[in-house]
Amino acid sequence: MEPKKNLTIKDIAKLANVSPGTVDRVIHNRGKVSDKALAKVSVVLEEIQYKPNVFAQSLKKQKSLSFSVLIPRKEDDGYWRTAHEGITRAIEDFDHFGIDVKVTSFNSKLPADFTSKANEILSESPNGLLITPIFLQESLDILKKFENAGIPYVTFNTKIPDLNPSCAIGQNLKQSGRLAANLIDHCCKQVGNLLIIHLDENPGNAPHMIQKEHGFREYFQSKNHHLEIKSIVIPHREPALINDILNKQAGDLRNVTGAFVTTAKVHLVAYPIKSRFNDCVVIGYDPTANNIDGIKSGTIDFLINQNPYMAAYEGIAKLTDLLVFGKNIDPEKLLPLDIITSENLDSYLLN
Amino acid sequence: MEPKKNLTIKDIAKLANVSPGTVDRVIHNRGKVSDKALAKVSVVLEEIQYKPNVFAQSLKKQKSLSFSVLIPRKEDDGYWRTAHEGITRAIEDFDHFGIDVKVTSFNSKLPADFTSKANEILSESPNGLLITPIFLQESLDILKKFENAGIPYVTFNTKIPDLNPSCAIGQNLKQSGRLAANLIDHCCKQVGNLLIIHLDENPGNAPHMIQKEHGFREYFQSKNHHLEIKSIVIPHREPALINDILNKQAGDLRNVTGAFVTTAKVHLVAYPIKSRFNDCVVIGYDPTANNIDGIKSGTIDFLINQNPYMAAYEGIAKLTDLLVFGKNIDPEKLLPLDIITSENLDSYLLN
DNA sequence: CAATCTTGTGTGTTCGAACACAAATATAAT
DNA sequence: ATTATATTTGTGTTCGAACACACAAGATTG
Repeated sequence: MEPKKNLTIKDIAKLANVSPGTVDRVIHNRGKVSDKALAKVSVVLEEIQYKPNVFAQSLKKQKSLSFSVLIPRKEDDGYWRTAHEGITRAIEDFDHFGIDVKVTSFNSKLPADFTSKANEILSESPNGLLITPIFLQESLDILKKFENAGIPYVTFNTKIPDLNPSCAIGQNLKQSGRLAANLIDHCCKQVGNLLIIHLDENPGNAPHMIQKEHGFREYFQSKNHHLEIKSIVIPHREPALINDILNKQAGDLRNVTGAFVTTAKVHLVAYPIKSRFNDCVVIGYDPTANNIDGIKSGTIDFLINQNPYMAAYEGIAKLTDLLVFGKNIDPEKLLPLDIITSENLDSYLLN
Repeated sequence: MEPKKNLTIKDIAKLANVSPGTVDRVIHNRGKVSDKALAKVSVVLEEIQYKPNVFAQSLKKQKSLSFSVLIPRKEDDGYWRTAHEGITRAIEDFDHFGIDVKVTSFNSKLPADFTSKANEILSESPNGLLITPIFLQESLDILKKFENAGIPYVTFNTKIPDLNPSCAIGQNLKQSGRLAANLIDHCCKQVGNLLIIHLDENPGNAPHMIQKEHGFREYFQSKNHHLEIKSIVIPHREPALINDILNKQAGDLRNVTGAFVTTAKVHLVAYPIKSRFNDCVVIGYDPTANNIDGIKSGTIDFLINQNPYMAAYEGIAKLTDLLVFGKNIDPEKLLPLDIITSENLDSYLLN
């Protein structure tokens, strides 16, 4: 009932009239305990709420726990750069819990790289894994292996069905799309035609974009908005090509009052959009260096923060909770959907 | 340079050719050490970066640290209720670090209550204090006493000049006002007249309201907005009176496109405002139960989250870092300025 | 030159949990 | 009954830091 003051194994032993060793065996069900002794100890354990002293535990076990992190290279994107920063900070913060974190980066364009690096980590059999499973099939394959090896893992950024991570860290992506729609709705008295822009990836292979688009469209359906919502896919980066594609795919569109870019690469299209469609609200993702410029100069109106920093940090924190402190952790951790404008940008940057 | 693996006191003793006891005396400068020994040990200590094993340390010291929390009663406001929840959660999370937290509540309308409760806490001389210093002069007086008693304290919600808390947790209030202005600016193509509404307190004694108003006005000044920005003070709660006051103070105002309410009590005026001024954007603070209803029903457009939950939680976390782990903590922790709409509300609620 | 005091130094115990190993008891086989 | 074997239970050591205490060497006194 009440927390009780800190009873130790010795106390329990006394209460149950057995030796500390027996209590220890019961607690860890190491067997070699008679039914009678087991019963006695169990009763006492039930009675008081025994909570082992984490300090003594960790001291003895000298868990020099090894965590592995598998994450795209920081050069691949401002998004991943920020995630790396979160990892770095977490390592600093949790250092003295005796954890040993090894970070491995892979090329976010090469599934094969992902797989080979993951296999390498598997062969080192760390005590825990934090991973960004951005490739669906590859992730499924490799993480099943980790499950079989009994290595707990935490995922972030992407959620893969049919897997059982100790914790999946991420956001509600459909809701994220709805939020973008909501902001556009707020900002335009008269909502006109709308653009959804998928940048740089094949949306068919990127479930997160689909889910965001879905949420975005759903929002306006319920509002009985009958103007056009056009999806555009721009796989290239060159500004010239971007304009070409806009001409080709949206050349005939007029009265565009909102553009929703489903990735952190929004800065690439923000200016072309703004100059083409006057007063169009531009929404994208994440305060990366380029996007911060966009927010400040006004080409981007809102950013939704996917918070790779916090996601990555939380990932290490969850592994620590699980493996160092033996806590139960929730299988899913949904991060908030932060809205960033020019005026609250700084409050998200300085930590 | 590098972190080095975990060297223990014994290792250091061996390296310096002295006994562990001497090393211990040097580390804690307990005196009784010859200059020669001191020099030898110091050299080694400098060399390797000795980091004591927190587990062994805590186990031995059996720090049953006592923290005191002084905070307004949860009945006083949804804001404080949420803060209490943050405290409760933090106590659960940090329980096994052997901290013993005592929460004391005071009536947020009675400075005398604040002072007497604070003195009571002082007489118990806890190891650390988390406090919401909402009364300027009283807080200054009492916290100076804590400083003299050598009891470290963390403040949240309000920042008091001339004090040196171990950490001040809060938000940039001026920026918070600017953000509100920014949102209104975004939502109205044609910004009309604007209202600033201070509810339920005497703004003269509530510096936070002043700072918010200041930021709000500053934003529009830089935009060369020449319409009227009118401040209204409504000290009462009764809906009837609210309408009276609105009639009296803003009866002649037309074309009001935005209302900024500087506290969590925004739900009290949201409906009167919305029905009086069509399409007026209403912005207030904090997702309290009543405000959540307002957001959902559409009488409130945006809430800025002051995040009492996280502020309170962080307060306990900071004290723990400081006193349990002996970490250095930043003297100021600015929380982000979250924008809440109907579509990201949930993501802030479930934790 | 002993007796006493000062300072410096080393040793030993403690915290609570984990686990190895020894001791005690129970069960089986001869 | 007696040795052999399995099962259960108890004891002791370890982790690293903190601190009490004992002992050593040097300084001071009568």
